[in-house]
Order: sequence, then C-alpha cells, then structure tokens
Amino acid sequence: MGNTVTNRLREEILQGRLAPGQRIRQEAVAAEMGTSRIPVREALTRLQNEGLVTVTAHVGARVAQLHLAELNEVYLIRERLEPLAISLSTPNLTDKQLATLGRRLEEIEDAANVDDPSAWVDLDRRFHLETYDGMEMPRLLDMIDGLWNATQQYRRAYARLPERFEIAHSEHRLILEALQLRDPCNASLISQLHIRRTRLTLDEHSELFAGDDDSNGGGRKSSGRRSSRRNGS
Amino acid sequence: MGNTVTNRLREEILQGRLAPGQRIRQEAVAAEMGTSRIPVREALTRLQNEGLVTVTAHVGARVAQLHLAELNEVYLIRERLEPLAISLSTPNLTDKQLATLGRRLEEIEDAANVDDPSAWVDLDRRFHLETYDGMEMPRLLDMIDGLWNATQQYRRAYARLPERFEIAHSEHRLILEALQLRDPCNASLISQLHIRRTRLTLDEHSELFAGDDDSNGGGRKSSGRRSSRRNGS
DNA sequence: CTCCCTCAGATTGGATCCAACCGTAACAGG
DNA sequence: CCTGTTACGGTTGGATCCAATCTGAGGGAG
Repeated sequence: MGNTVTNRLREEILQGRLAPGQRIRQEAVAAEMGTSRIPVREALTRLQNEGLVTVTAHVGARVAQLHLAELNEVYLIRERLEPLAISLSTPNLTDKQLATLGRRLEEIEDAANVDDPSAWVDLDRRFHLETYDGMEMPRLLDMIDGLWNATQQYRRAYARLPERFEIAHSEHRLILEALQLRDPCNASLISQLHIRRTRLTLDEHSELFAGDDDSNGGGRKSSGRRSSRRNGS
Repeated sequence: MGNTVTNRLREEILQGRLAPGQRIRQEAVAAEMGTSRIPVREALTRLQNEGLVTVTAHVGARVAQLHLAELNEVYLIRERLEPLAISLSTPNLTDKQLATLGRRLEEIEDAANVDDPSAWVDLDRRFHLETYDGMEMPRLLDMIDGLWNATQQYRRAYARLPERFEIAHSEHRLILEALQLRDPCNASLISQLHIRRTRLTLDEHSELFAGDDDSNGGGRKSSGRRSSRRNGS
C-alpha cells in the first residue's frame, strides 16, 4: 500500500499535476489516496531519496525544483551511463524487440506530427528505456530511470519547443540503425551525442528557467536530496 | 531522529557488524536505538532505496547480499561515473586539498604496512572521495557514495588479499600526480583503469563469493532494490 | 512414512493518538 | 509608524494500538 501511494504520488509529480515547488501536505495526500498519513510518509521518504521531493524537518515536503546547474549535472551523468547501458544491451536485443523499437519510433514521429507533446515525452522515454531491454542490470536501469524522472519537468518543456524534433528523430533513427547492425560501439556513441546535444539545446533555452518563482510561497533554501552518508568513521 | 537511526543502521551494515543476509528485526533495532519502530521503518525504506537492505512485504528486512553479477554491475557504473567526477574536480582542487590528499596517501600506505585492513578500507575510500572535492555535484557524489557503500563488504574482503596493495598504491600515486599537474584527462583515464583493474581482481577471487550461504536462514528469492517505477502511463 | 492441511506465534504494516516544532498574526513597546 | 515579542493554529514526527500476513510446528490422512 505504501508502494501504491508512492507510485501514484510519483505519477502526479511526473505528469506535472503537482508543480515544482508546490507544497505537499501529508493529510491532503492521505485523504486523496484514502489512507492514513503513514503510507504517505513512507512515500515521501522514498521520493525524497529519488530526488523528486525536498523535505525540511518539521516544515514539510515540496515538489523538487531543479536548477540549471542540477539539470546539467543530470545530463552529464546520463551521458556516461546510457552509452554504457546501450552498448551492453545491443548484443542481446531480440528481433522482436527491435521490431517493437521500430514501431515505437514511428509512434514518436506521429506524436510530433499531430503536435501532442505529452505523448511525445512519454513515447520518447519509452523508446530509450526499451533500447536497454537487452541488458540485465537492475541497478543501472534504476539509476537511469531516476535521472529521467528528475528531469521530467524540463523534458515536458522541451517537447513544446517545436524546432528540435527533427534532430531528435534522426538521432533516434541512427540509434535504431546501430542496434539493428548489432554495433554496440556506434550505438554507444550516438547515444552519447544524443544526450549531449539535448543538454546543449536545453542550455540554449534558459528561458525555461525563468519560472524560478516560488510557485507556492516560501523562501527556497533547499535541503533537498539524500543526506550526507558516512560522515566520518 | 529518523535520520539518526538511518545513519547508525547504515554504519552497522557498512562496518560488517550486521552480516549480509542477516535478518533485521524492527523491534530489535528500535530497542537498541531507544526509539519506537517508526523511525526504524523509515530507516529501512531509506536503506532499501540505497540498496543496502532488501525488504519483502510482511516478511521483513535483511542486509543486502551482492552477487558476483551485481558487483560487476556496480564496478561498471563506477568506471563511468568516477572518471567524470575526477575530471570535473581536477581543475578546482586547491593546493591545500592536494596536500591533504598527499598525506592521506601516506596514511593508506602506512595502514597497509602495519596490516590494518579495516583502516585501509576507510582511508582508501576517503582518499578517492576527497579527489572529488573540487566538484560541486551533489547528485553525482551521492550516487558514487551509494555505489561504494553497496560494495563495502567486498572491499573489506579485498583488503585482506595482501598481494594487490602495491598496484593500488601506485595507481593512487599516478592519480595524485595527474591532479597535481591539473591534468583532468589523465586523471580520468587512471581513475577508470584503477576501477577496472579492481573489478578484474575481484573477479579472479571468486572464492570471496563462496560465502553465499544463507547466513541466517531463509530461502533467497530477493526482491531487493527499488521497485519498477513508472509502469506504463 | 510422507505429504498436506490447519492453527498458533511472531512480525510486519496501517490507523490513531499525542507531543514537538514552525510560521503567522496579533499585540505591545519604542 | 515600525519593530520585536509572544501566543496560537497548523503541520509534522514519534509512540502506541490493532489488523493483516507470513512462518513454522503439529497433527491427521493417504
């Protein structure tokens, strides 16, 4: 049940129904979920560990807000991890999985054509994660998943910039091509380029960060993510 | 208070006072910590997210046990992340920090000479993390920290293999040298080699994994780390 | 003798209750 | 009029209580 609440809350955040910076009141969530506050508290500690929520003791939780610097950080990390993931996955992808990826790719382009940013964001995510299906590394997948989640708000914003779809789509095609050729080296390279280019594109559009308002009151002093582990021994 | 319990429990695990596979009873921990079970439950969800503990619903928590495959996974990830970290850190390290690193390096070698594996493990960790002090990326640091924690049990075992200290020490010296020359490229390269060689060394000593006994009863079916996020939207 | 079923003990997970703490607003004093 | 203080309301965090579930032992049937 704690898991249910966690997943539902996470979805609310990822889909933007809860805005970054917005206060999350335990009681309100509990009422909406039809539970007591206990599972909500569990969910909040989980989401805090995932970096989707910031909690200050005796004050409360807010939807995490990523600064430009943190966004770059996440993308730098992804630039390292996802090429690894795809190169390990490439040799093990089945023909069926490749076919699915091909279809997914068309769905993405369709979503772009009918100008459905929300669907595009979802499908794009799904495409990339599916390219890692040939790899059995739960920890790595978890990390990548978490990184995607953390930047979700900006991916949604990015999807509303019409101009860049073309480039992303051709990069996707290149990735799929490398996968079909079972070429881990190229796949890895293109993956890295794809992520880096996205990062640079986001940097160019720093107006996306103009919305650094407080969203729902309160001075931002952050206290965000996991605490310092292992102080001194 | 939940944080206190989390940190203390984490330390118990990292120092091996709680053996991998060992059952963790909420009530027992609560008694030892002098609290109720509530903060313990919070600590367990946190540690589960960090991968130090595995929890099965309505059954309980156990200290996480890393298989050989997962160990390799962690080291592959570290091979990607730590070179990034050190290359970002190198340009910003102060002379004072470099001096500290030099001293730390001597302490490590001292610990090896007097054959104090426990101290060696601690100092080695501290050395590497301090090489990242020039970098301001909390998320990356957190991930690296977590990866080190996850493999702590094997690092302790590794430190009891006398033969490999020499190589590790010379690699450390090479890293320090690159840092002193403010050469991110070399630092990054050596870091990667260092991690990869350690991984291969651990692989050679697969006898360390013979201890795949159940430690404290119970069939292992795992359910270990963070759940699958974001099923389908 | 073995296997399956049932039941009791133990342990976890959720709900409720209470204390500690923070932020705000009213108020008093300068 | 402004500022510092204080008290109140609201929210979080911890303790306690209760229900739900799993494990293991014991007994009965084949």
